[in-house]
Amino acid sequence: MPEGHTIRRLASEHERLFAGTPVRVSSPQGRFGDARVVDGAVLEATDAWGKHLFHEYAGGRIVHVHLGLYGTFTTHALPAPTPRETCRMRIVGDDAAVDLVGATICELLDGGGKAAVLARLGPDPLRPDADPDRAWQSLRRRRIPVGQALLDQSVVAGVGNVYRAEALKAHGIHPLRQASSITEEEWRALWRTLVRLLRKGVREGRISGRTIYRLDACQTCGAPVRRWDLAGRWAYACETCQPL
DNA sequence: TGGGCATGCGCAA
DNA sequence: TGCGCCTGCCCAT
Repeated sequence: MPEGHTIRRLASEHERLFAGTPVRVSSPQGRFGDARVVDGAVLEATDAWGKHLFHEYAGGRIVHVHLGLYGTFTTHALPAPTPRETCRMRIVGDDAAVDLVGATICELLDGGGKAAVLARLGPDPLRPDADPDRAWQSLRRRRIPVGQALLDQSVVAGVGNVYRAEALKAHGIHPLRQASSITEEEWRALWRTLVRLLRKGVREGRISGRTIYRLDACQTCGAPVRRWDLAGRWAYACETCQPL
C-alpha cells in the first residue's frame, strides 16, 4: 500500500525502533551487498520524502528504499524468525527487527546521492516545509492531463493512484483536463485536500473513505465510475461529479 | 487452490 | 512500449 502516507509511517516507526543505537544490517537474499557498509553503524535518523525512505547512519551513510508496487517492510519481535529467501534487507536492533522484501530500490547513498534523489522530487504534502507554489509553477507548464501530472513525482511527491483519483473527485476536476487549465485557486484547494487525505492516511495507516477508486458506482451520486488507461495507469472519474 | 491484479518505477529494446 | 520486480489480496473454481 505504498503511497506517501505508508512511507511516512515507516520512517516514524523505524526511527522509534532503532534511532540512536547501533544496528545489525544484512541482506539474506544477497542483492543488497552494501548492507555490510552500514552493519553495526548507529542509525541516527530516518527521513521520508514522497514515496522515498531514507535510513541515515553515522558517517553520512544513507540507505535509500523505494517500495515500488509491492515492496513491504515487516516488523518482528526478538528473536526474529529465520528470514525468507527473498529478504533484501534485515535490520536488527535492541528490541526489534525489520525485514524488507520486494522493493524496487534498496541502495547505499551518500549525502550527495540523497540530494540528487530529492532534486527529482516535487513538494511532499506531508512535509511541513512543503511549498505548494513550486508544484503549481510546475503544473501550469505541463501540456498533459492533470491526472497524469499528479502522478508525476517531480510535480508532487507522494501521491499515488488512489489519492489522485480521490483528490480530483473531491474538487469535481476531470482527470483529463489539461494541467495548464487548472487555476491557482483550484490548485490551492487540491493541495489542501492532498494534505488532509495524506495526513488521514498516516493517522489511520490505510486509505479509508474511497468515493470512486476501484468502485463501480460513485459514492456521491451513484453514477457509474468510468475507468480508462491514462499513460499506463488506471484513471477513475465520475463524469457527473467531474464533468469534462 | 490457483490465477489475476495492483496504492510504482526503472530499464531494455 | 513492455517487462521485471516478487508480495498480498481478492475472487473464481
